[in-house]
Amino acid sequence: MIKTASNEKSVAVLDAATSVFLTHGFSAATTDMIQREAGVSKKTLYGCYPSKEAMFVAVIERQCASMASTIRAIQPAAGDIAKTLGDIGRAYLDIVLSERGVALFRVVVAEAPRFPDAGRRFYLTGPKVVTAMVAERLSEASLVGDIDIRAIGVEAAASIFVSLVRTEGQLECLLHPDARPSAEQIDRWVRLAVDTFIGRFESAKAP
Amino acid sequence: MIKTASNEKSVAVLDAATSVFLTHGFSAATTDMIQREAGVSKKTLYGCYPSKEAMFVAVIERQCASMASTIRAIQPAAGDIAKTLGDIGRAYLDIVLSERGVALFRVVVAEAPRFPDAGRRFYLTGPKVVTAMVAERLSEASLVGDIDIRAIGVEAAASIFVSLVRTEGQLECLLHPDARPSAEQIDRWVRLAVDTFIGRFESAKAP
DNA sequence: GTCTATATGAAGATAGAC
DNA sequence: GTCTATCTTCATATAGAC
Repeated sequence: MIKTASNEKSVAVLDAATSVFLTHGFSAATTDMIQREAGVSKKTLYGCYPSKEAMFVAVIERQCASMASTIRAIQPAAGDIAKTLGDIGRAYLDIVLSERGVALFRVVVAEAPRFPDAGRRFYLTGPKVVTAMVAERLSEASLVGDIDIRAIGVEAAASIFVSLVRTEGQLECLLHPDARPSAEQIDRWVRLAVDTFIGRFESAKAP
Repeated sequence: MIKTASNEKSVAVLDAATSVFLTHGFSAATTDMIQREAGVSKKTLYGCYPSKEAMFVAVIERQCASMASTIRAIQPAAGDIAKTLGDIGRAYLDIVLSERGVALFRVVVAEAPRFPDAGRRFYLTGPKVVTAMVAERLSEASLVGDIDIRAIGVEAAASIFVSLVRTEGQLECLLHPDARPSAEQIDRWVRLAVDTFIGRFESAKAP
């Protein structure tokens, strides 16, 4: 009853396309590489997707969706806001700095002029999702009085925290593709971000 | 006495290569585009550079050098540390978010796996230079007692400020290639970064 | 699944212009 | 003679036919 025939094949094609595009980028990738890696014929390949462009779009969409659901699955342990931010930050940075995460960012950024939808999609399903998540926790902490972010608002504060967590590590991974950061290094980045953020916005409460 | 003949031609070639590579990236760019845009023959083109790769490297090197000297030319007005940071941040963000700056970052990040030297060079001549510049000012301000960064050190503090200034705007420009930020938007980002940084590290001085 | 038509790129060679 | 324009070669790409 299935029309597009053999679902397994189309999964193999999408997996292969993902691997090839994330490794070589759009222009340097060839449909032959994808075909060979998927172990299918050209007919099958072009039966799944009408063009190289369509394959690329499908790859980006799936990666973004996967990233979004991974982010949404983050379950910060209960505790004070510093601990919560640390949990979220650590989980997010692990995703961003993973080989997959770095490669995806590279390709999306490189091809954003040609595939603007890919850029938008990435923004909405990545940074935006985690920022919303942080904003929610900041909102709670603000109500309880643990932090005071009235000066700039919840959204801006969340954005600042996410930026603090991501930036330095991501920049180094993007520009030094040979060196991968250690777990300790990632921890240091997260702690520095949390300390900076909390140091700025903690409430001045007299005991 | 000049061996490579006609300096003007080689400048035209490098200019053309810059325009083509920054617009299309490495793989999608063709030597024919460069040749046509420079108005020279293939022989001239390959007389200047032995290969497409060499042209790319030359383009990146020159852009990085240009960026570095632009950054080094920043002259922050005298005043308190908040004003100084605002001046540096504003000038740096103007460079980073310029069409050239965004395009260069895009290409360097995309090609860093294939041209790791380009990534290293960019890091050293861009973020590193401005961070050193900020560190110097922070050091002075710290000695005078305007700020207290003893908890994390000058380098880390400078890195945090530079990250705060750059991140959000750069992310949006990279992922939304159609929308260019207004001068007011850039000002808002800079002010937010300065306020956050100062709010965190200002000295608690009793009057 | 193999095989091929068409097209385009990189690089070099040949021959013409000043 | 130095520089330029055009043509050729070789490789590889997409797309589709068998």
